[in-house]
Parts: sequence; C-alpha cells; structure tokens
Amino acid sequence: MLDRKYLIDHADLVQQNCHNRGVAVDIDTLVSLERQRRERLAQVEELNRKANEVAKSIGQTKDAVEREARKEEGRRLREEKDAAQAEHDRLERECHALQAAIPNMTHPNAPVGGGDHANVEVRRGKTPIRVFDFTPKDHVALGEALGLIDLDGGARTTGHGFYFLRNEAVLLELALQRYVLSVLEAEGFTLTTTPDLAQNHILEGIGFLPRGPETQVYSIENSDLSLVGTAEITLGGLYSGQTLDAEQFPMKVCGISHCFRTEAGAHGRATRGIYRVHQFTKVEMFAYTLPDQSDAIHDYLMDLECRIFDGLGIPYRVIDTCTGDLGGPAYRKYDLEAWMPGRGTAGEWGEVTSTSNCTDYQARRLDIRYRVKGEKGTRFAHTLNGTAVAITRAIIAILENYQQADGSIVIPEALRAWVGKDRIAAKS
RNA sequence: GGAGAGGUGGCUGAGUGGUCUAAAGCACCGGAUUGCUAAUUCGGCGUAGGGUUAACUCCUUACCGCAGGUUCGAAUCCUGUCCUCUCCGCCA
Repeated sequence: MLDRKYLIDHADLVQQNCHNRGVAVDIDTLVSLERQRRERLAQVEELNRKANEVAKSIGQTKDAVEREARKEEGRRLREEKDAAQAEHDRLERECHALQAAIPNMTHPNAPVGGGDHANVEVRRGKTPIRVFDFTPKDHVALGEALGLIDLDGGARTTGHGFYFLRNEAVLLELALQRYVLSVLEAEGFTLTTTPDLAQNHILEGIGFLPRGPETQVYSIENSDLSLVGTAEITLGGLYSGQTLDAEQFPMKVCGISHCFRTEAGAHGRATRGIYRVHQFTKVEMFAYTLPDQSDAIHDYLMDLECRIFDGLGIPYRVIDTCTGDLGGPAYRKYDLEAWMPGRGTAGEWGEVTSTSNCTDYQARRLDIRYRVKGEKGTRFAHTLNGTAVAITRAIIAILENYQQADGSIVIPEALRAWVGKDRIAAKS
C-alpha cells in the first residue's frame, strides 16, 4: 500500500506507474473521495471537541435544571457526531479499497513493458550449459526410472499437483535445506522454522488475496487462517504492529516452510512433473531494512541466490523483471532461471528463485515501523524477500543437469556431505 | 478441554463514573551544581490522524490488549473476543 498523502500529492506519477504496470486504477476518484473524507473528519473532530467541553462542564454544574439542559446539549452533539462519523467511515472504506488496489512504485531502472520479451537478462551463472552426448531425459522420466518421484501416489492420496518424494530425492530435499542454511547462517541470517498457516490479514498485508475467485490461497474453513504460499508471509508478519530499533537493521531472517498454492488457472502451462505443484518446501530469505539500505540489500539477496546456484553447479541466468510482470508489492524483482535440459524440445530456462524489494509497501499495511535513536516519531521499514531454495524446482534442475549416459545421477559436490553419497545409481 | 488470575506509556506499577490533560519510580534526553568511576536538583520525555506554521510552531481528535455496548461523560460499568500466567486433565 502506498502512502495516502503521497498518492494525492503525486497523482500523475502514480497514474503513469500504474499504466506501466498494466494496472487500471482511478486516481482522480480517490483524490476526490479523500478530500471529502478530510472535510468530514474535521467536522467529526469539531463536534467531538464541543461534546467533550459540554461533558466536562456538567461535572462542575450544581444546578439540576442547568445540568439537564447540558446533558441534552451533549446528547445532541454526540448524535450529530455519530452521523458525521458514519459518513466519514464510509468514505474511508472506499478510499482504502481504492488505495489497496494500487501497486507499489517502481525502481527507475526496472525495464518498462509487459511480457517475457520485455524482461532483461542481467547476468549468467558461472556454470556453462552442458552439451550432452546423449538425449537428456526430463525429471519426470528420471524420477520414475530411479524411484525418486511418485506422482501417481500423490494423485491417489491427495490429487493432481501432489507427489511423494522417495529414496535419494528425500535425502536431496534435506541436503538442499541443510546446504542453504549453512550458507545463510554464515551470512548472519537468523535461522527459523515457521508456521505453515497465517491469519488472513497478514496474507493481505504481504499482498496475497485470501478470498475471491482469483485466490491462489487455500483457506481453512470456519477460521480466519490460510495455508501460506511462502514463508515470506509469516516472516513479514513476524514483526507486524512492531516498532523496531533502527540499529537492528538490516535484519536478516530465513525461514523454512511448506508452501501451498492452488495454482488456479495455471493448468496446461508448464504443469508437467513437479514444476508447478500445490505443495512444496522452501527456504525463504527475508530482510527488514532502512529505506536507504534496501537497494543494496536487494542486490545482496540476488548475489546470494547466485552463489547458491553457482555452488550447486547449475547454469542459470538472472532476469530483471519488467514493470508489467511485477506483483503489486514489488518495487523491483530479479528472477533466477535455471537451465533445465529436459524441458521443451531442447531444454529451457525455468524459474527457480525470485527476489523482490517491496520498499515500504508491505510495512505500511502490516504496520512495521522503526525508530531512530534521538529522532522524533517512527517510519516504515523496508522489506525484501528472496528464495534461498525452492526444493522441487532445485531437484528438477539437479536431476536434469547431473544425469549421466548410464542413467545415473551425480550428486552436486556441495550436497554430498549431506546426502551421504556421490551418485544416485541407475536401476538395472 | 476444565478452574482461577491478569493484560495501563520503553520498563515497573497506581488508578473502581467527572481537574485522568493517567500518580510514582526506573530508564532516557537537556540544563544547573558539586572534585572523583558519580551524587543532588530543575525541566523535558509516547504513537497516529487532521488543521496551522518560517519551524514538531501552535491548536485539535483518537489511543489504557482488541471489538462492541451503557452514559452528557468510561482506563474504571456491561457483553464478546484475543493473548499471557498458574493449577488440573490430555498428548508428540
């Protein structure tokens, strides 16, 4: 959510930004409603002030008749105030609804446009794309042949989009978690495990829509809880309503969670295997920073994602996401796309991680503030998030990039200590 | 799940319908004073919104877990709800 005053004072900039992002909003209506709201607010406060005066004078009035007259006056003022208040609240709700629909402002260097062709590749990983002297299989074939992924079992027990990992895939999942935790711990992240459910107002604060036809969220019946789609939700909610100390910043936290996504409307689009599933495990990085730190921390998170995939020996490219593809809260977003040799006809890039600078957009909704020692008042923190590792996509990249002609799969060097072996042997 | 107790400023903690504009202490900030790792003393010390201004300058509204209600007036009374603590039960 953007600041109300900023919206009113920079209506043109906001309008242009919404246009760049392909979001239709009516700024003029908002400006007009907000003006009405403020008039009404002034009225409410004036009536309240008068009523307070009257109420106070009654305590000091001895004369019974006079007291009754004052009481009547007080009653009248409160009634008027209640009416004005109701009108104000109605305007406030309208303003808030319009305001909440407006996306974050955008980094001046983010590429303007929409669609894949507008995205800009900004970097390549250290590992070159491997040239195969045999036809590489995709992760579905590999997973089936080696007894690593059971999609049928998942479909039987739970439904399409669910799966069982088996044998070495289980070890890989745990190894990947352990590997990124060792990187993040050394970088000073606070390691956490997190709730897999969160209250709906937290989801909304982060920018998810727990309700409505377009929701990507599983909600729990007869409660205000939803399953989280990412630990970004809980890590962002962690300090909601809090005023933090500026000296704590930048504050780096990482969290392991299960991620649940309905993926409504995504059928048929790259749904093969475990690429797009309804549940997976992820280690998420999250940072709370001062406003002038967030750009640098965003680059830092992107660097860490690169280091993690360089360390795994997987080829990737980094994309600076164009304005049309940015989610509402993101000021700027980088995606890492790993090379997946089994995708498409001759391999394709597939998104494996993503990192966003959300500036104060989430903090304003979640009420996450900070205080600078010696300064009056508080300000909103900046929040950033980034994927350290999304297990299913990382497993796809490993299986497909490390497959051998004999059908076996070499375990990436960085994971061997955690997996306890250096190769997944081919089944005879 | 049952029974009880309790949520008040950064912290401790008073406050049971009207100078609460929330006592006091601690902590913190500024000044004064005194020769000894500091004491004493004076003052200041919240957040958010609106208006106003050269200026957090002045005015004002709201906020005592949260949401309602009663009342001219609520930290205080009523209802609901959330959370914390203690004991019991159950449990990985």
